[in-house]
Amino acid sequence: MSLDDFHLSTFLPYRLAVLSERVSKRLSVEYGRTHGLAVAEWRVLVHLLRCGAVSVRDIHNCVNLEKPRVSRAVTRLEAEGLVQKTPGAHDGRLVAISLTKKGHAALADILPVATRIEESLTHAVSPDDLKTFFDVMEAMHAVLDADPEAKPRTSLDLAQTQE
Amino acid sequence: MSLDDFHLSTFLPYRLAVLSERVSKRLSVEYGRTHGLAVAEWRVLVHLLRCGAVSVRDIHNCVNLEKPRVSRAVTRLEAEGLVQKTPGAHDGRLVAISLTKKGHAALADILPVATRIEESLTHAVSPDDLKTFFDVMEAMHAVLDADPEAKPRTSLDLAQTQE
DNA sequence: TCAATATCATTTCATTTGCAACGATTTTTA
DNA sequence: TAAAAATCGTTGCAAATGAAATGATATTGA
Repeated sequence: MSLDDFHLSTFLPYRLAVLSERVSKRLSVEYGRTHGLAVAEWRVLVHLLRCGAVSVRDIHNCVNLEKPRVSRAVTRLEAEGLVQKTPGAHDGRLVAISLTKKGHAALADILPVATRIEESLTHAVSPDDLKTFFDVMEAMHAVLDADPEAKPRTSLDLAQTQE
Repeated sequence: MSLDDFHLSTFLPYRLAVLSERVSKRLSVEYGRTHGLAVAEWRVLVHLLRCGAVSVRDIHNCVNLEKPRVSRAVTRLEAEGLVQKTPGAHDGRLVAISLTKKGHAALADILPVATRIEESLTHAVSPDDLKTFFDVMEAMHAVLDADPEAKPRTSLDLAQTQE
């Protein structure tokens, strides 16, 4: 292929990055405006909703955030009163992080909005095409899973594929 | 929908972010190792290959990078000798940025590797499914185009859709 | 039992990032 | 033509980020 035939705007990694960033930013407008949440905080809250009281390490392993980023997100969320930290019962190193009532209420506020935005995107195409879309994403993940240079998937993202 | 039915791992914005980041990181391994390039520098180089001598503003408008980030990427690339800055001929405010021989050579090195990685991903699915995949991405962009809260697309990414 | 190793959450530090402000130049308008 | 407004690239600054180090606690193995 000649060098000059290369188009950035048709390059898969670039296209993925552009769409992903655009979607994320659109979403941030909502939960930033309503509750002052950043992406990391949003992910932590949602994970807690499903998994109850968990450690920083567990969140890190599940939602694709580096450990320090999780730790800082939890600190901010605790300061806002949306989560609480309890010293580990059996293991003094662990911290059990869980939603407070206020955190639960915040999620009840934001989740419908987030879901509505997601649906505005998914409803723009047919169910068949949407399924193909996710299948393709999964196929690309599978390629990376087999690539020793690629970062491994989190346990939770892997579990997702086995439904 | 009950709150507890919400799965982060099936949430479209999250899935996009995870795949995009994974692909970008895989790519960074290559052009980081071979030429010490970051994503912004990579995008600038590739844009210059297509568009010759252009301004910072033009790059900013084309490759989805904030203006200061472009400016800093260009500074680094110039220090490495991969691009050159020429004072604008007709407009003293403008700077004409273009590839040097060394920059061209670096691209000749990296582009085949980047293309190979891209193909390892796209070849994992049928051409039909891949077309559907990109059609769905475009449909989602179209939704955001109609959303006043969303950030507009760059001119180049828009032009891409009209082929 | 107790020293060596491993694990957990946090913090430190250097770097990156984006917003806003800036000086310099050009264009517009009165 | 002269002043006002707009545009260009860069820089200041505060916040975010990731890698590595740290202190604290658990676990392992001699």
